[in-house]
Amino acid sequence: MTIKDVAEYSGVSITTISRVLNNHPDVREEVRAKVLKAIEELHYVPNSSARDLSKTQTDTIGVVVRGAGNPFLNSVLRSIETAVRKANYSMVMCQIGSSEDEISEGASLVRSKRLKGLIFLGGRFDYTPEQIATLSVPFVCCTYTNSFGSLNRKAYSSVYIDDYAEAFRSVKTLTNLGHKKIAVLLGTTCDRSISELRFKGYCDALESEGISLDKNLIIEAKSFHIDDAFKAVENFLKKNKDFTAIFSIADAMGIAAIKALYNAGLKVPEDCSLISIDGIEVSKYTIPTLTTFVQPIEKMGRYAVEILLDVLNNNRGNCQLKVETLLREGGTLAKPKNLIFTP
Amino acid sequence: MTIKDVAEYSGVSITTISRVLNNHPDVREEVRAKVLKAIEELHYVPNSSARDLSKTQTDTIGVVVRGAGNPFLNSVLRSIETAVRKANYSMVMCQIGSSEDEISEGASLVRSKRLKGLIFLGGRFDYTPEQIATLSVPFVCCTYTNSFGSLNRKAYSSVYIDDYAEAFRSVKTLTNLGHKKIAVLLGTTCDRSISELRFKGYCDALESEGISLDKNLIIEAKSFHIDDAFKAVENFLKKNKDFTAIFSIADAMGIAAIKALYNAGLKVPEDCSLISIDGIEVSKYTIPTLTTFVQPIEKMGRYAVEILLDVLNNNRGNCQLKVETLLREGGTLAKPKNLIFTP
DNA sequence: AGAAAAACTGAAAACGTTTTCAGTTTCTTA
DNA sequence: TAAGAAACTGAAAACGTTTTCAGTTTTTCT
Repeated sequence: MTIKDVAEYSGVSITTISRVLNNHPDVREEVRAKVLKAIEELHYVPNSSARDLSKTQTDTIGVVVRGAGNPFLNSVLRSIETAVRKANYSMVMCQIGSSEDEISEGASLVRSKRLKGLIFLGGRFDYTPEQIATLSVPFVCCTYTNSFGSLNRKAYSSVYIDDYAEAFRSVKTLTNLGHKKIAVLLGTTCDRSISELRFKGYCDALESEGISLDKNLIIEAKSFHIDDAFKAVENFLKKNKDFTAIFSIADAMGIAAIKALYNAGLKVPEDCSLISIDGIEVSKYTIPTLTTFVQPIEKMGRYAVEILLDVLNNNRGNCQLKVETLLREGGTLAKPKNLIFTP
Repeated sequence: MTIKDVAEYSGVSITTISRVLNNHPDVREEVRAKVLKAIEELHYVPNSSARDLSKTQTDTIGVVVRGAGNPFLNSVLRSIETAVRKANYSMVMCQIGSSEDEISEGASLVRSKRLKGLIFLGGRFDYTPEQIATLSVPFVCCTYTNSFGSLNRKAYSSVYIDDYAEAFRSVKTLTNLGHKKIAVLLGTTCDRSISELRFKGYCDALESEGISLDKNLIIEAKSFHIDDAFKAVENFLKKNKDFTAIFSIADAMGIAAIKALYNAGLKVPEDCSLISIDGIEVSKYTIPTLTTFVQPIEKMGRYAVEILLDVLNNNRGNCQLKVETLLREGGTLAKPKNLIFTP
């Protein structure tokens, strides 16, 4: 069942069928109706491979996601998929690990699948203009961060939160309660993670309170994965008890921290306060409920798609959209009390 | 950059390039090496639209997933994507809600995207042979269950656990500890969920112990979503205190249950034991750690893809693969003690 | 009524592969 | 060493669309 069959059936040329299919204006109403009827009667569905080949582009956008295991990213990914399908596009996704980089994976995806656009999700976007230029299609970063000294944000489209400011704010929430000895739980920075900016926010917040950075209070997990975070906190607790709060840069890590603290006999929030950033669903159900700055997950995915389609269809220039988090108060914050354990 | 450029560059015909690309045997080693080198040097990537058009089929498989929000399904989905990409196929995903059915969504996906095969993930597969026949491509159910009285499992390929037996076993674990008053936490059955078979396993396990079914101990959540599960347990606890254990049919719901019990002042496992099925990552970090029958998540996704590709490429017939869960002992099991609260 | 403009239509050439089939080499074997 | 077989190669036809360009109608205007 091809366009040719429809053409014969309805007595016009395949060109006309194609025009009807693509809503070209140059078709008489009468003919259009006849063709539509034929399409209906024959249950004709266009062959998208042929269409794509002919157009030298597909109606597909790619999503390159770093660290897809993270529940936060997973939720964003789902909202992206929903938005993409609603716009009659389709989505291919490509999970990458720490050894790959988003530009080259994205570029090869674009080439092989003839994608129309790309969304980068998760990780850190710190490529040079030259690297970016190897991407031949528009793209949007729906991602945690870019890093200091790298490409200016204006050079590409993005949906993002101000990692630095959000981290600063988180730590301030702790210092406002009187905390001075605040540990930070990071995914290691060497895997292109978001840690750098949030860490800087942490440092500066401390500094603004006249607290000097204590290297012993940096908990660096091997990755963002909950298991690694748990191990990191567990090891940290073996050596260090001189702190009253932890700032976790992601909910999944915060959940691991609660457990590790519990296992070590430390009560949250009495012995240790905890705050983090993300707002994944399950963090509403920890004991106590995780206090966290919630990112507008659904919105972020949807906006990323909207921006991309806008650039694609209306030839818009780059667009940067900063979104804000919202504090979800749980039960992991308290004023510091005298430390039970002293070094 | 097309196959033609590669042909010119390496001084052979496009036919030969195509043969190298497709691993045809009829190419001299020497020539093959030369072509490969040219491909490498030119950074040539085949145009998949053209390839698909020529082959009259795409190298794409579709995944129709019901209830993608569930962390368990999400993990399976990721392992499917990984396996699909490793096999040089690509994947399009289609999330469906309670109002859509998998067959018709799948069928329209196949038609419009020229898919080669389909995987159904999550939900319950209970279609008639007539409905199945509307699907023109092979498919695999990587899904919780099919239901009683519906199509026989032999009629299609699947990767599955024996929901009935696993539920039976879970409840037996509780009765072996001495529990008699065991509640069950279900997602409502009216949304094509997995509840039916697991519920039957629960009922029969009780019966085998001479315990009669107490309708008051059925906690039916509006959906599998953690929020709905939480509300359901919360409501349940307001009315009912006469039980010593809960069997939750999914980890996400179990996590909600822990929190609801905690909020109600009930200790797990002292006041209420809890067991569930799934083995999602975060359930290792609840307090106490959730005791659960872990499904081989990565394996299930990978096998689903392998089976599908096997059917596709080797014209194999249907294949049913039953996998087993493995108990992960956490801290949510204890012998029943005298009830603190009596009705 | 005739000419110019507008509206519509179709033939044919792309798009970049795979595959068929007919050839050309190179190897075996008697 | 000739002949037949095996191994390799390439020209050309498909795959099903979109798009360009050259018509052909129909409308509009004087």
